[in-house]
Amino acid sequence: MIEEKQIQELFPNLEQGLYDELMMYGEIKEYRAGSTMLRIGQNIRSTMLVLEGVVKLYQEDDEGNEFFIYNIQPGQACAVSMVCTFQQEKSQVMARALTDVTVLNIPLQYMDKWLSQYKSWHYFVIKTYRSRYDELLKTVNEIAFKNMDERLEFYLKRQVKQFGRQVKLTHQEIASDLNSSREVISRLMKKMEKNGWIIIHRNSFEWIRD
Amino acid sequence: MIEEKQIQELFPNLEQGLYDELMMYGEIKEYRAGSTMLRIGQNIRSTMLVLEGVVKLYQEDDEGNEFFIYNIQPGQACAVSMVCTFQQEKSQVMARALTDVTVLNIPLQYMDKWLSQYKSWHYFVIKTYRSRYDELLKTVNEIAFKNMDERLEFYLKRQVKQFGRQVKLTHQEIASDLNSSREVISRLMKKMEKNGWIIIHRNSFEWIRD
DNA sequence: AGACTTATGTGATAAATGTCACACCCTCAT
DNA sequence: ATGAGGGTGTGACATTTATCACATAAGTCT
Repeated sequence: MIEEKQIQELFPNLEQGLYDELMMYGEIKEYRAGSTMLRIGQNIRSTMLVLEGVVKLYQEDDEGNEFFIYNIQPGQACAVSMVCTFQQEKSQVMARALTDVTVLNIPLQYMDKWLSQYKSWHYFVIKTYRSRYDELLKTVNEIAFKNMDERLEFYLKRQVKQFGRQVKLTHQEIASDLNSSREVISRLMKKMEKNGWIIIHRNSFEWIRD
Repeated sequence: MIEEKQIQELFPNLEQGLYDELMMYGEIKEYRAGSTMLRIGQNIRSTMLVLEGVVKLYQEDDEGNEFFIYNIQPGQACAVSMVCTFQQEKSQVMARALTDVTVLNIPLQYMDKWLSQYKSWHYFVIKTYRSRYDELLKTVNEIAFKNMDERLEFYLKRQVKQFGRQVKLTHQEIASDLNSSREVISRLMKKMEKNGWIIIHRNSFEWIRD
């Protein structure tokens, strides 16, 4: 069961009345690990606040490659799903539960109501957009200017930051996230291992430098 | 001289009181074509609404390549410059005036005040973030999945949409915007010309297909 | 016109990345 | 234990893009 206290901890600095409304009108929804939470072209009818688990946001091409954009952690919201009421928009991205995930679903009508009623909600929405926009800019910077070895390093570090030294990912999954091929990633990671940055295990790797 | 009427036309659907305040507290600022309007790392102290001219937003790498993100047109605002008061943030991008540009500068304090006071301002800010975020997603899609020929086509079409069939850009500028090299762009454009899509002039090209 | 500057065209070659083929693991189920 | 199925390692080769070198063309200045 989700307690109001948990929500306060995950989403600090909101007004008391807003916490009450979140509890009252937010709908708890659970997703199993691996399930798709948002599809390209899908209409967006509610805002998701992540309470538990990790959500992966990605773009997909024709061949089913899942280009990684960023992960959404507990205490964060999905910017894509934050839309003004009147213009229900369609998603350009996919979202999938990496682990079992619990979200608090906010029906669009409250989204709108709270915007005019709670200043803190307001800031929360804008802050969410801003930080997601910044993440996206970083990604653009990587793919626009850097070679695969640097992009891989950036990507692995990002995973380590979120999941800890031991990260459970196959070379194939990493390749897909970077829209590269398994062989290329295998070779580059082998080199990183030789340089003493990581240890490669089956289905996972371990970051051992700095 | 900028009239209230012009602002109403450029930024429709705002409240009357807000237009008055925009006129009262917004500061008109002019930039010469080619001048830099926003630098990486620069502190953001105000919000820019573009009244006249075109602003180019780009990222820059070590070698001075200016990777094109998108243009900001009259009637649009710079999402990057829209921040909540408390957390003055630093820019990750560069902005330059492509033509002579006139902007309306909103000091951060009003940004904040209007957010709680005018619902329409509120929507405007969120809509700005949303549409810029979507633009950025499109760019990511291009560079993540597509080869240079497709990216070039997408880029050229985007320019044509904004400036009309006749676009004034050198191959070198295009190459820089796509973080490619002049020779590559020259070859690809030559091919497009052979296919009857464009006509290449010195310092410009003309879109002639569809 | 002639000299200069800048833009464009094109071949040859290099570097980065992707693809194919296949070997050699692990791990798990029967 | 053994065979099947994935995950990983690695050479050979293909493709894409970048770089170098240099030719040509178009506009500018005097």
